[in-house]
Amino acid sequence: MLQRMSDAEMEIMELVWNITTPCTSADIQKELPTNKNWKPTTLLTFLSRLTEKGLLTTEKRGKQNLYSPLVTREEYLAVETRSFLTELHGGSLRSFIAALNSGEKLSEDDLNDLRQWLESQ
Amino acid sequence: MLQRMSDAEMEIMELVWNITTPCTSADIQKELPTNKNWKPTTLLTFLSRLTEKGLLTTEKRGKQNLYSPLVTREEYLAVETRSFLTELHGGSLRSFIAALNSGEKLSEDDLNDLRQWLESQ
DNA sequence: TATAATTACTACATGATGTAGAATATATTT
DNA sequence: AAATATATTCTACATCATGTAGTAATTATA
Repeated sequence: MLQRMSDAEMEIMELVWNITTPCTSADIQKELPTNKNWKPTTLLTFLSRLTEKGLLTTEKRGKQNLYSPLVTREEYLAVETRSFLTELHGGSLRSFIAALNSGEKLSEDDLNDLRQWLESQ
Repeated sequence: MLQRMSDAEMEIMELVWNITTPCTSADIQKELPTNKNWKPTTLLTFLSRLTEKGLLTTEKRGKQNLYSPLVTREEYLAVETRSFLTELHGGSLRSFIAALNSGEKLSEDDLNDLRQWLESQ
């Protein structure tokens, strides 16, 4: 059952999901936003942990590692979202929506989105 | 801005939200499910941390503390829910629903719930 | 073969969490 | 009032996740 990732790990995964894979550590490094001053070894640590967690696979090409995602972004979001709903809202979509709508009400746009989506079901 | 609680803290708060407050540590202890073998001081630790985090207030009655919630369950759920939506779905309700609906589709009951709720808006 | 590049291994400080004993304060009983 | 019981506060600590990166080992290249 899909292990959860930390914030830093998630940032990496978002990059991996967005680029052509398999990709190297260097490929990812290139994509890092400039404000992320991660040393190469730091990035490698994250990549190792993502691999341990079963979110990436690696194959060796010479001295390099080639990384590919084992889980799609959609799958990950689905699992996290369901587990959030279960844990905080006892699995109730109603409860979730009610929480969203309390205090700051949902925008008309959100409501329309929802209506539209519902019709398409 | 509302501090997040740990699992154990949340269990305590759920009890507090459900009983008449202000209440004492003993009142809460009584409500603990039998599988929770928390020592009295353990419970007190959680209560202190909840107080530090701004989720409970205490007033003294003799040697006892009386605890009352400073935040309602609804408020807490609302904040956590919004922050989840923001962090994992970039604030998009659509994205959230799509994630829920991927893989295991939403049940007809959920859909009806949603339709009904939408109409009431 | 020496050098450069890349990764694997090891390390470590920080903070959250669950857990609870010891010390202290307060009330109650004798 | 002194002794005892009770509740709280303080202190402690092991464990784990996380961000961070140096050092050692491996492999390719000049």
